[in-house]
Amino acid sequence: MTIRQPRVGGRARSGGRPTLEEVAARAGVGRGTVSRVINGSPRVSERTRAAVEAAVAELGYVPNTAARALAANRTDAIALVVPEPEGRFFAEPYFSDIIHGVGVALAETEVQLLLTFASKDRERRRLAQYLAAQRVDGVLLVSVHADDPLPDLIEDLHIPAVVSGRRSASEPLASVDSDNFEGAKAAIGHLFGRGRTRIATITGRLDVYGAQRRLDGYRAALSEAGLEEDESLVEPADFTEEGGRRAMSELLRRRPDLDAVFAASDVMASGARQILREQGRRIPEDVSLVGFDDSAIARHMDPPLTSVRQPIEEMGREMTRLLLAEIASVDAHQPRSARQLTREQVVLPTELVVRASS
Amino acid sequence: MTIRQPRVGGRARSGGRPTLEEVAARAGVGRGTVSRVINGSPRVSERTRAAVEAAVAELGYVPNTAARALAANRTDAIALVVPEPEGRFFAEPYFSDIIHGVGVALAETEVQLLLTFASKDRERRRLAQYLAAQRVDGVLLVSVHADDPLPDLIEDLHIPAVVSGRRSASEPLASVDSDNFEGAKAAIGHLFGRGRTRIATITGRLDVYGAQRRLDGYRAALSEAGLEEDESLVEPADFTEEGGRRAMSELLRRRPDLDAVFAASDVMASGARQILREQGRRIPEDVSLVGFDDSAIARHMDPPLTSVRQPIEEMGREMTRLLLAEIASVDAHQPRSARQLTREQVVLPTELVVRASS
DNA sequence: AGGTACGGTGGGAGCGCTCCCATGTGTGAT
DNA sequence: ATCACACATGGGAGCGCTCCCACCGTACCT
Repeated sequence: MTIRQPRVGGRARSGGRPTLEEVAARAGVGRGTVSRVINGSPRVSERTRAAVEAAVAELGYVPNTAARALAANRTDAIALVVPEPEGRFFAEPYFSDIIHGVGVALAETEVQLLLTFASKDRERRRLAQYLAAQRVDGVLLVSVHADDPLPDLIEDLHIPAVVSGRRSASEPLASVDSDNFEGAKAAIGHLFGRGRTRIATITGRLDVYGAQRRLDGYRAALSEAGLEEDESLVEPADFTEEGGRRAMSELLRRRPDLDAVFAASDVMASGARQILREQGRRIPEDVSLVGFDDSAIARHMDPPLTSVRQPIEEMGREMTRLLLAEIASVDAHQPRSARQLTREQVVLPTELVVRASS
Repeated sequence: MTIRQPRVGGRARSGGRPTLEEVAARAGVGRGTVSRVINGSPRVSERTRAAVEAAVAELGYVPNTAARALAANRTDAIALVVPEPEGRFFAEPYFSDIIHGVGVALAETEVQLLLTFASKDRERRRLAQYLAAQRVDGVLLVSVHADDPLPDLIEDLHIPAVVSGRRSASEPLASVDSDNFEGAKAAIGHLFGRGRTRIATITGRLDVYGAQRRLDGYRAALSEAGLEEDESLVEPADFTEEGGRRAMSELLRRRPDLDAVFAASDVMASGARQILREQGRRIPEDVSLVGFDDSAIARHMDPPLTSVRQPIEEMGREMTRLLLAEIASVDAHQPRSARQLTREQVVLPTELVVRASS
């Protein structure tokens, strides 16, 4: 019979970082007590707490996340799922602003942010597996299309999740969206105020709910003003600059008498501006132009573009808050299938930023 | 004496996800064998491998990351440290392009990306603690200032790390940078080609190494062309639009005869353009303007801005590759202090994108 | 036939934490 | 003084994996 030696030398303590056990020894208490102090449990005497905190400080102790995750069945991390290169997410200014907002909301917590990329359906299914494999406590989804399988997979897995931009009026997941409807109405109202009456619109991809809502807002504003609907003033596009150019050409061909254009994104407005200029229409003298997003492009366009600002950063913050609340409301030890999630819906107001183009 | 019951019901298996043990039972093999298959060890027979893979597929098994991290002392995750809101990192187009590049490089691997935010020195020190606490296998640092304490902390901790943009000619950490020197030279050479001889420059913050190198390139180009150096044509700024305006005003006051301006960033070029226009100088007829970065601003400026393109996305990819190589070269079980890291330096070429402003 | 070598395999130990039960220890009620 | 009960505390068990050692069988040598 051989006496097994403990692993010495072979499997070295990595970097020599202190463990809970060592902190406990140093403070002259048990492991459980240190754990309680670290996790802010009230069931510790003041004396003991102070001793432990001193030991933690002296040793520079930082809990090992992996061990904690394994034992407690939570990761203190959330994932932001980024739909890869296609899609407008990497476009201005959505991406950095959302992340910025998420970062701000997370700053007050110990929660980490994981960025995951997935474009094709296959990848997104694989991703769902990972999400289910206890990698993260919850998921932030941005820029989801109506036919994306991921949200439904997540719904089925009972993973806490929040989407930005609802996919439809009846979004099953928790969501945060800006008020696209009222934003569009405000833009059209502003154009009325400038005396415009033949107002055209270039829409985004109408399978995106937000784009649909902007069109709804446009129509509602016209109808409230008592103007008859005129489909020759509506031209669908796809959120791209090229699409904006194409749509603008088409509108001018059909309705050379138009006196204003509401584009459902700044990028499309930029495309529209190029065509208007080529055809000798002055902005804003001949044609008023209004965009949507209030991106950097709007500020640097010539003339600077009036645009509907979405509170993107605030959306990021709010999404994170909703998600953290959902996570807190579930017990990590109960089976996923038994979880009851809140799935709250939040809509944030937009703001019209008036510049020289209108 | 009481017989302790195993935790049944109380601490439920979360979501009922299968474990290694269950896969092993299903495949009729031992735990170790399944582990070998999962990790692609060659020391498994073909028959056994097939049986295990079948069991994995049937059960939909996904390894638990936390358990793996704990046992293997690696996380299969890297961190991108984002210097918060101040700084030009969140500005166009650096942020999204770098992340995009990182994402591309990571797509072929199982490595996850963690985003960490830290602006103030205090936060950055705290961050170093976390990084050391086995949260990640390596660190990507972007937009570091010369006086940032974080890189040195990381250096001391022997954590694999790569910085974008060297801090000095003798960068101790591995780094990826674009060729700021040659980029600037190319811009000036282009202006010579347009017949310009009184070429001014607006510099970035000169405590940023890249800004210094752009200035060096400007000077080298003039000197090679046999022009005498003229400090009245050099005006320092700070990478902001406001700084660009201020510097441009100052340059025009000092040298009303200038016929070209090389701004060390597009944002500053945008500021300069405003002043040039206010003072009635036509671009490019009276004054040629060249920027740096080739951001979205450059494309949408009026006139579109000639600019030096940095291969930002490629930098992100290259940084990630370097980092993964560094991580692979160290044994996770050896003490940090014993690690020998490569610390390679990579410089990527820039490209001049000529548009109507020059 | 016996020895040696080696590919293939099973499973113990342990990673560092949380959870919870059992055991003190002090307080006030009886 | 005795009992009850709260609060504080210690430490066993276990989370799911990797690492490694011991062991098995077969092939190949002498």
